[in-house]
Amino acid sequence: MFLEELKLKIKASLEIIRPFSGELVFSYPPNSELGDLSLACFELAKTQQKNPAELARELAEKLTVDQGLKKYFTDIKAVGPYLNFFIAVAYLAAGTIGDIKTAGARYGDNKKGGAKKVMIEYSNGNTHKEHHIGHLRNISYGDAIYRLLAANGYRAIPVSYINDFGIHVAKTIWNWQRRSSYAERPEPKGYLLGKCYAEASRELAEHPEYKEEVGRIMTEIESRYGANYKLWRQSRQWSIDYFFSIYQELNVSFRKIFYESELLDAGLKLVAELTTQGILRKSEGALIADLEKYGLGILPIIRSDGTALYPVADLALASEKFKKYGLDESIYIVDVRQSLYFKQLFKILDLMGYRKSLRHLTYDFVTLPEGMMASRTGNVITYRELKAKLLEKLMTEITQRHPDWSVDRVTDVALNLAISTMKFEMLKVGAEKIITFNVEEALKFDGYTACYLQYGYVRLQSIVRKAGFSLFVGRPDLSKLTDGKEKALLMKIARYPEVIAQAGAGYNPSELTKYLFELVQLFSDYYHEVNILKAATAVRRARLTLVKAIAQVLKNGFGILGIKESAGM
RNA sequence: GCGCCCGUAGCUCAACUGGAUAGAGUACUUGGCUUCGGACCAAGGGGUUGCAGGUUCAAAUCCUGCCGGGCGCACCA
Repeated sequence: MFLEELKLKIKASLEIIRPFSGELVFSYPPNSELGDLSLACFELAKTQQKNPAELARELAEKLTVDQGLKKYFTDIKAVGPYLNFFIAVAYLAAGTIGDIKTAGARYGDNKKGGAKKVMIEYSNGNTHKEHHIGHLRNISYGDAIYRLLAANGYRAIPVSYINDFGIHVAKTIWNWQRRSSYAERPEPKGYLLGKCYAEASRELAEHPEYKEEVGRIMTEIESRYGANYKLWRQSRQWSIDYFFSIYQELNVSFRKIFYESELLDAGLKLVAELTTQGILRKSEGALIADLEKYGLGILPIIRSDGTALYPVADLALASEKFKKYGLDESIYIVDVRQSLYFKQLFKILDLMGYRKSLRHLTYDFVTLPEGMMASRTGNVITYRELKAKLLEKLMTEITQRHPDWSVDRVTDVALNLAISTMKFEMLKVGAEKIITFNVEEALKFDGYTACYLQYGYVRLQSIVRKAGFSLFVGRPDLSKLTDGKEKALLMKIARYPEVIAQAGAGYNPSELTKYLFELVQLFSDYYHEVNILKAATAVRRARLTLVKAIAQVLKNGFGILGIKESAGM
């Protein structure tokens, strides 16, 4: 890509002037008056035993007269210990816009991943439970990581693991049968199961005397025979159908979905082997993995009553993943609160001989201003409720702006904006930050929001639409881009590939959301100051080319965040 | 008790992983529709980066010790 090549050219020239070893670390000056590209001379000065500022001055002098660099830079000067480069606008424009034109939707992609096969497991839901905004964070983050790794040249495989077989299932079925009202309500059954489960947990906490009944239901389901087993199969499917409707709405898809119920038998076999190998042992009636000597405490595997705990299926899942898919790496995207569990799980897998690369990517939870979400207290916001609130607000807003639009059109745009907003809110802060989700704030669409970005995109498109096709015939004269804001925009889109690489290396989509926001900010400023369509023909053509390039970068960035560009708003 | 995370403007967050004057959004004050879409733009005030030491040319960032908050540590997932 353009900037990469430019850096290589500087490096080549420097090597001739003053041979050095090691990497050159480039950065970008805090403001454009200092330069466009910068090389801090601290490291270089150390190896040469020189004063950094002095070295910078000396190098600036020599590089300025370097014939190889002359056409790329209008100026090279030392500012204190920094060696600053001013890139020639015409060259910057031709290089960057050329890159974007040839790469198109793939602009920004790189091959850093070396085609390594990485499986990314996320959205590990429980059937029969509510789908709340915590799950939304997991899905948004997982999907963005998947797309980010794919853009960085990994063969990324998104998968999900659904827990359809725990005690929560029995609780739900118990309550479903005693409250016939659930079966009669109009909402999706999968959604109602969640409500039914929440109610069941509350009630069982207050009335422990029902626990035996629930236990009986669990045993019956496990025996895979009888009315409760039948209801399990049926309700499990309701939940799964509901999950899929959410996945479809959020435009995420999985190559494979694993189910706990299908992994249990294989897991039990593995556990038996591990016990003979001495990796697991009995203690206080339960079967445990004693990991004290690794500083990882104890992980119970099988309850004293003989029933399986969570790790049983997880062990089977891990081994199946590696056996069937020949992975180079396996990534789990799960709430940070399970980090100890994953350390324990990975240690057992290590003892089993799976010396493959296992990685637990964490993110912190989503809470509410009123405090921690808990089904028990009813203090939760489900995905469905949040979506409804956003939709309602957006529908009134859009209808007001476009009284002439059909209801269908309004609904389409509103739904896409609602989904963009939900994802963007989940991705714009670092994964290690707790999100205190304020619904009122989320309903505002000003500032650092998905709507702001979408609005910028819509305006870009609007300009292109009004320009018509004729303006794009022939080669634009990019030397007409002389405005300082145009140069700033060109620099910004030139840096997009670096952002993708950096966000990918750090598993950090928020670097991308921030970048896209800044790009739209720059454009909005430019848009207000400079007229594009009314400019003289040659200038207009150059500016339109820039506009199209910006739109392409925005669209590519949206794609990685799992956001679909708005068709209007 | 042990381990992990967080603490930066009133609030929500950044700071390219040790570099230039710590930046955005929001809220507040003010200005801008004869303008390619005002969900917009411009300007202003707002900081002892929780506290105290240390490491070095350079610390919000690294080390040590405190303070405050959160989470996790045997039959939940």
